[in-house]
Amino acid sequence: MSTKNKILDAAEDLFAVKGFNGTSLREITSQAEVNLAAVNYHFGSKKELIKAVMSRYMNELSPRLEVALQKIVDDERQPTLIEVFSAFVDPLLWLNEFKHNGTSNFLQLLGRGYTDSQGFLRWFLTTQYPKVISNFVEAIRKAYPELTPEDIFWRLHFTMGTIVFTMSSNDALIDIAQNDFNKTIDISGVIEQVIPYIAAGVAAPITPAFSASS
Amino acid sequence: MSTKNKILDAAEDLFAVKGFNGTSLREITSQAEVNLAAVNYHFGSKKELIKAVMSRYMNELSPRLEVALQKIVDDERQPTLIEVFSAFVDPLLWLNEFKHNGTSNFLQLLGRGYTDSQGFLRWFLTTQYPKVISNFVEAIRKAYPELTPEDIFWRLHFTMGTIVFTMSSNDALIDIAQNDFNKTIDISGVIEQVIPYIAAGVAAPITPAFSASS
DNA sequence: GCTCAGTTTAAACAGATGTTTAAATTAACG
DNA sequence: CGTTAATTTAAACATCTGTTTAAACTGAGC
Repeated sequence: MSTKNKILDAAEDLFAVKGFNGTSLREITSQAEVNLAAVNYHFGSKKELIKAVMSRYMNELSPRLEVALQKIVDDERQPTLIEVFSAFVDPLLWLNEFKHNGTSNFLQLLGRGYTDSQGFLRWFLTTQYPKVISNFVEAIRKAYPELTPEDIFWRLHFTMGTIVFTMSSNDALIDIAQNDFNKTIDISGVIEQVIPYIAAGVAAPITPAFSASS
Repeated sequence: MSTKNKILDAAEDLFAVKGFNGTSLREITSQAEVNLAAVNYHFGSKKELIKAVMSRYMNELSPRLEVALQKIVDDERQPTLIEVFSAFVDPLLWLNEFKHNGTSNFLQLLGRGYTDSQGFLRWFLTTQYPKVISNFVEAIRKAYPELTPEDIFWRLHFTMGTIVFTMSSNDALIDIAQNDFNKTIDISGVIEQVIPYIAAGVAAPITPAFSASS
C-alpha cells in the first residue's frame, strides 16, 4: 500500500468521525503510520488532502450515479419518485465494496463538507460534479412535472439535508435505536427508512409561489 | 451591557457561522471588546460558554414550545401534521425579537451541536430539555396514531436534519435563490417552503418493520 | 478614607497546530 | 556500479490554542 493511499484511508476515517477541523495531521499520519511531513509532500496542504479524500469517492460514485439516473431519464416510462431516489441506493452501497465503511464514511464526509470549513467543499463538489446534480433534477422533473424549478431546488435541498444530517449522526442513531428500541440498525436499514420519507416530502402538494419579501 | 452578555452575543454569532471548534476565544473576546481572560472568569471554560449560549436560547424557546404543543395535545380535536409543525413557527420566529438573527442563529447552533464536538451538546439538550421532545412526540402520535414509536423516532430525526441543514446553509440558500431564481427569500419564506415537505415526509405511508441485521 | 469582594487587565503558560527545512534513505535507470 | 531523482525522516519553525497567574482597578458599605 502506497504512502499516499495510507494517508487517504486514515484521513477519511478520522475526518468522518471528528470532522475536518477536528482532525490534526499528526493524528492522520500517526494512524497511517507514515511521517508527518508526508502529507505536505504528497498533497501540498491539509486543504488539498481534504479535496483528495472527497475526489476519490466522487470519482467512484459519480459515473455510477450518472448511469443510473440517465437510465431513468432516457426511459420513456414516467418514473415514480421512489424509483428516482432508489437509483442512489446501489451506487451508494457499492462504496462499501470500494472500502470498509465506504458508504457511511462518504455520506458523513458530505455532511461535514456542508458545515465545516465555511462550505468551501460545497463549492468544490458543485463545481466539479455538476452532471450528477443536473441529472438528478431532470429525473425529478420527469417523475413530477408539476414541480417548478424553484420547488425542485428547495426540495432537493431539504432532501440533501435529511440524508446528510442522518448520516452525520449515524453512529448516535445506531446507539439510540439499540438502546431505546432494542433494534440493530445498519446502513441499509437507515436507507430503507429514509427513502419513503424523502419521496413523500418531494411529492408534497405544491406550495404557493415564493413569499417574496421587500 | 454586561461583560457576560457581550461575550454571549459575540460567541453566538461566531459559533453560528464558524462552528464551535472553528471559533477561538480570542476571536470572541476581540469581537466582544472584552479581555481574553473574561471568558474563563465568567464561564469557567469554553465548553461551559457553549452551554451558556445554547441555554440562553432554550430557556426562551422551550416554555413557548411547550405551551404551543400542549395546546395541541390537550385539544380533543385530532390535529393535522401541518398544525403540529406550524406550532414551531411562532416560537421560533419570536427568537428574532429576542435577538437580531435569533431564529437563524439558534437553528444553526442546533445543527452545530449535532455535528461539532462529538455530540456533547446533543446530550446536553436532550437531558436538559426532555419535555419539548416528549410533547412533540405526543403531538405527532395524536396526529398520526398509526405511526409506531420507531417510525416516529426516525421521522423526527429526518425532520430535524431537514430543518437544521437548511438553516445551516441558510445564507448560501438565500444567495442561490436570489441569483438563480431572482427571488428574495427571508427566514419565514424558507419556513413556508419546508413545512409541507416535512409534514408530507412524516405522513408518508408506514414502512415495514426495521430490517434487523445480525 | 479604608476595606474588601468583584472585576478587569496584561502577561505568561504549556501544548497543539500546519508547514518547512535539510539531511538521510530508497528506487530507477543507464 | 554510479548517478540522479523520488521519497522518507527527524527536527525545528512560527503561530495559534485554552487556561492560569498575579497584579491592577472598580465601586459599595462602613
